[in-house]
Amino acid sequence: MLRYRNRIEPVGDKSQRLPAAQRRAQLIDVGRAVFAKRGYEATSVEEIADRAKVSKPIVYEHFGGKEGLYAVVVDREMDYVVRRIAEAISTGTPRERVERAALAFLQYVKDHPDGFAVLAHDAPITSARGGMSSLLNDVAEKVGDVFATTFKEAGYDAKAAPIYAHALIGMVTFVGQWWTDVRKPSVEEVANHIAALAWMGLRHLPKRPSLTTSRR
Amino acid sequence: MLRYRNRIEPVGDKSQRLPAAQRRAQLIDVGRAVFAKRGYEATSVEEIADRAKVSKPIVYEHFGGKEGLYAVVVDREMDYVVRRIAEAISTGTPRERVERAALAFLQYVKDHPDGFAVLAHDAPITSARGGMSSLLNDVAEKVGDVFATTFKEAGYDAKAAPIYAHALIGMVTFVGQWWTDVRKPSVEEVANHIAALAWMGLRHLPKRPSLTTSRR
DNA sequence: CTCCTAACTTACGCATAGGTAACTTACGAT
DNA sequence: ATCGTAAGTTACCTATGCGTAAGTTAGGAG
Repeated sequence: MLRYRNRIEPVGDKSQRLPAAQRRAQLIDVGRAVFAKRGYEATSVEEIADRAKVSKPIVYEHFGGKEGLYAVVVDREMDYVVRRIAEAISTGTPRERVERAALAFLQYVKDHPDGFAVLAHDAPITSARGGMSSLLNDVAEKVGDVFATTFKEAGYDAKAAPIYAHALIGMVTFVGQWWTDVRKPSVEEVANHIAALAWMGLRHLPKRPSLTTSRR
Repeated sequence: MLRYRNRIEPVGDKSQRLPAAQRRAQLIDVGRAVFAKRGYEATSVEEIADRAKVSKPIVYEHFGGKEGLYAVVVDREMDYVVRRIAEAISTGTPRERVERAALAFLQYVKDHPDGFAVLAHDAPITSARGGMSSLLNDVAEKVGDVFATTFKEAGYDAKAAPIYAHALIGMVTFVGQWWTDVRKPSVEEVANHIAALAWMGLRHLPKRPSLTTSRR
């Protein structure tokens, strides 16, 4: 009954029929790119399939649907960025931690623009509790926990910790978004300014900020 | 041919048939609420019409379509928030300006949660240039201009002005988003912390920050 | 009371997009 | 060589949602 078109395949696109694991990996890559470009709602499974040179049902076979793929993409990206930041703030003086965190995040923005875009975009409204939810909120929450203990030890009001956590994440996120547009100056330089602002404040802003940490 | 349903209108919803101006105003209100709740893409004209107890074509008559209504909503909101912030930073010492700006913005978040949500959500990808665009970006740009001149006068690198502008807007935006979820502590208190962070930095963070400005 | 018009309505057209059923084909193991 | 299965395909169903054509009605001016 069903006759496939004569596949004369002009030239060029070489191999189809990847093993499951590879196809899965490829679809995650493609999915991240498309979600990054269009946002969740405006992304169509068709476009993802097309870009992967594959038909729609393949996507459903591997991920159950749009949400499933999105969930996997987000999960991986979150894991990656959280690990990277956690590593950055694991050692050093407080100031060094601030500097390293800013640099780590901006470097992430630079190296994984698509992943960052996915995280920065609105999450689908569906699942979550009450309000609107950005994915970065979860990151901020984790930072907030770290802050809370630090605050307690230093005799500060632990209730205020989330404020500062969200403030810093918002700062670096928004700057990251802007930076992806202009791509100048270098992330190192931007990180210097961000860290200076966060650490010294506008009041004691140095004219030409630089990191105390040696640039790795 | 077309027979309307017997309109027995159980009870309660009183008047339909508003004059054009009022209907328009109502649709803007309803539209803002729905856009706030769902984001641009996920908003349907139907829902707006339903909530306004009106049929779809009315929306098209007044605004030409979804984009038209969205544009009007955004325009009004941008105008409002920019005016409010501009007012806040128009007088006083630099520090006072920072404090007043933070308070003004957070008060805006509190008083106009729907409007803020619309601005904080992703804008439709369509129109703008290259990258992804948040509406707040425009606000940040204006702030950047102000900073640039201030920086020049003070002998700082004007090229860095946009960094600080975006950092501060991002800070306050993200905190605002978080605050709409938890609604505690008071905006005044949150503004104190934000202003303290922006002005003093983490380094000289006071234990119990308060504004230099008298609370109006 | 009549009639005109602004304010509405129903009922579609049509495109997009998520998801699925049924079928086909490459390829490696026996 | 053949045959089983993983990998992939076409072709559909259904829902939703933007936008529009054509018809209806309230209510005030003359």
